[in-house]
Amino acid sequence: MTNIKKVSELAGVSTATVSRTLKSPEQVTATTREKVMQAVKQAGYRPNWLASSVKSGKSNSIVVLVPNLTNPFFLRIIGGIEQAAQEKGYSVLLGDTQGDSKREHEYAGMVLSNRVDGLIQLDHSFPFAPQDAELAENVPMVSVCERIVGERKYPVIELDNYAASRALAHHLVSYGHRRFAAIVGQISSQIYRERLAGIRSVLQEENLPLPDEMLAGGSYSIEAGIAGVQQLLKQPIRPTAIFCFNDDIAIGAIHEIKKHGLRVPQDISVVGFDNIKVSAFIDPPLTTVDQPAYDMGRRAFEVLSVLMRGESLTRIREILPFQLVERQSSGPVSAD
Amino acid sequence: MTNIKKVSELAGVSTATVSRTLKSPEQVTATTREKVMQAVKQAGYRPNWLASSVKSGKSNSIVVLVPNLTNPFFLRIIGGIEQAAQEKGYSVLLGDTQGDSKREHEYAGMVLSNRVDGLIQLDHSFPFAPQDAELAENVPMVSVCERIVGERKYPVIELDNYAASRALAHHLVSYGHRRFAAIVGQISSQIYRERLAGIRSVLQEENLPLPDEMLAGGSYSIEAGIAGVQQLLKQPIRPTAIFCFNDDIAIGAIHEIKKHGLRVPQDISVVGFDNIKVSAFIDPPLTTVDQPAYDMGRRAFEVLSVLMRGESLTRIREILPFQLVERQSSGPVSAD
DNA sequence: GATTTTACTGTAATCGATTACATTTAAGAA
DNA sequence: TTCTTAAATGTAATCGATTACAGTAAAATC
Repeated sequence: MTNIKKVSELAGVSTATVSRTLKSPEQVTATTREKVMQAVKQAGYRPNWLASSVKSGKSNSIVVLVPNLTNPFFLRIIGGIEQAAQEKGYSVLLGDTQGDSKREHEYAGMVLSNRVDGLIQLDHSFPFAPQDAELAENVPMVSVCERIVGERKYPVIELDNYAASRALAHHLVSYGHRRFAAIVGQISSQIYRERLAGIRSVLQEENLPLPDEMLAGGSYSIEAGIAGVQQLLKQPIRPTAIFCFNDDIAIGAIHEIKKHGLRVPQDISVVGFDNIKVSAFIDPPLTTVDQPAYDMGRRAFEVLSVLMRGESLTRIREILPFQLVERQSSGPVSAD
Repeated sequence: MTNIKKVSELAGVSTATVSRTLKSPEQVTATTREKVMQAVKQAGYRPNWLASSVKSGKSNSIVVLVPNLTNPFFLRIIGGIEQAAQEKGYSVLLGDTQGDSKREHEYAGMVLSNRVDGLIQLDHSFPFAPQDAELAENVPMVSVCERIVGERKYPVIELDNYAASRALAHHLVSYGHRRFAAIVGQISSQIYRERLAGIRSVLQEENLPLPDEMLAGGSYSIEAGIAGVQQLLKQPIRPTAIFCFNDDIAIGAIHEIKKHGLRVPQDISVVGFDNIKVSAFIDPPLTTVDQPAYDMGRRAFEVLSVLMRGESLTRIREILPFQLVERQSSGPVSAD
């Protein structure tokens, strides 16, 4: 390994001069600069990043905790984080937790041992182990989409899930639907409660029911959509519109509805949530709520970056705009 | 920041003893161990990862270069890498290059400056900047799916793309198709050549043509699939079967074919490549080649891990098995 | 030409943990 | 009890870069 000492010897100067030549060349005479650069090139020298980092105490890295790497929606968020991080010279460590708290604790621990400077949580759980909770008090941490549970409030970049769900509900109600169902996602999350509350509020205003037997699901997956439809279609009365709590669920739902010989949207309208790329290209194209995932990721890093600098935030909660994307998976209730 | 010195003072021992207590407790008396652990807990001490790493010269991290984070196929690979890495105590840094060589150089540089110990390339380009090429000679680097161009041969985990394409071609030929088209991916890659060669070899054996005007595409995206179909359908003679070089392209192609009022597979059969999750749930479900993406990721890390230990490999090329997945997007050529 | 100021470079301390080597303490043998 | 040996602990060097401080040389001022 070529280190700074070797270069300094080669150039016939001190290590300090080598370091200065590379970090603040204006402090060094043109001639010595020349000599040093020559030696650097000759030795093939690259400053050891680890060494610089111990000195500065900063790793210029962050870790992103993802419950599920296969969800394309998370990917867009991560893409935004990555882009913003890269622009500020940070690197992004990937923490695929698979919803396993042990793995979450492990990844979150990185911020306590200076392996990373900050943490972005895409799940809703408090990621630190109970015994680390106290240490984690003032750690730079922000969440995206989900709010982190617990007394301490951490910054969050989110969507107005309540309003977005209301928009979806209004959309379906305006088509004349009266028999609704929902295939929900992970029940422990804030998102679940807000989206359901949004739907419920509109239906209540319209005096429309959403009985318990019209609720299915429990995870954000294609499989949940399939199982959800199977369960719903066993009921004596068939819904004419199904709220799916994300696009993956909706894709599974549409697939299964067609498999039962029913048509979307003529027999059952389906709406999703997230607007993942493929949603526009399935048959029928999916009506959904567009979340600005990429921007949410970018913004999350920017907020985290403020915290990592030790500054404080003016706002602890940022709400980004959604957009209702009307496509062909939803339509008027059929004549029968 | 609580460091080892503070803990040693608190426990009334030397820093060496604290370090030993944590790294090799058997070297320490039960009573001192007790004292030290007490102090560790009281101080909320966590060893500074950066400091340990400078000493050991190892960062226990790797970087994965991804040309395109939004491709779900890459995600599965990354998931496999991540899992294997985590099991061995490594962390995974994400390098979203977007095909931009400047970003690639930057991320690849991490391995030269000890920021990471190894590199996994998911693209086919040699990721180092020209001036770094010499330094990069003996760097631990492996590629997945694609082979890295250049004289120096780096280990690669791949599929027998030639054979897989032949399987797809046989599948379509056996259905009686005679007018073929292909919507290809990135033309500069090895994969492109191998897949095309596989298809061509079968068609030649059957004395079937694949004229230049029946080739479209140029990137691995849904949009390329759409544009490809538009281009192909402008030709005087319509193909009855289209090879799409990945599932994203196929999804776009099917979407566009239907938009033209044609049916899949009755009018045109479509086959993909990769078997991403959603391919099984679109309409019609896609015939494709399943790549064991997750295992490829795992294996890539394992191979890299050998290189990072400084050992040498018995095989420089590993070929994992593919599987032809026959679904409903392909079928017999229609009667007309 | 003498003196002050400025610019450049070198010496050595520092970041925080690890570990070779030295030293002390305890255990075991005679 | 005394001596030998093994175990436990401490001291200080080390990893590689950065930087406060000191020192030297050159430029500017009178």
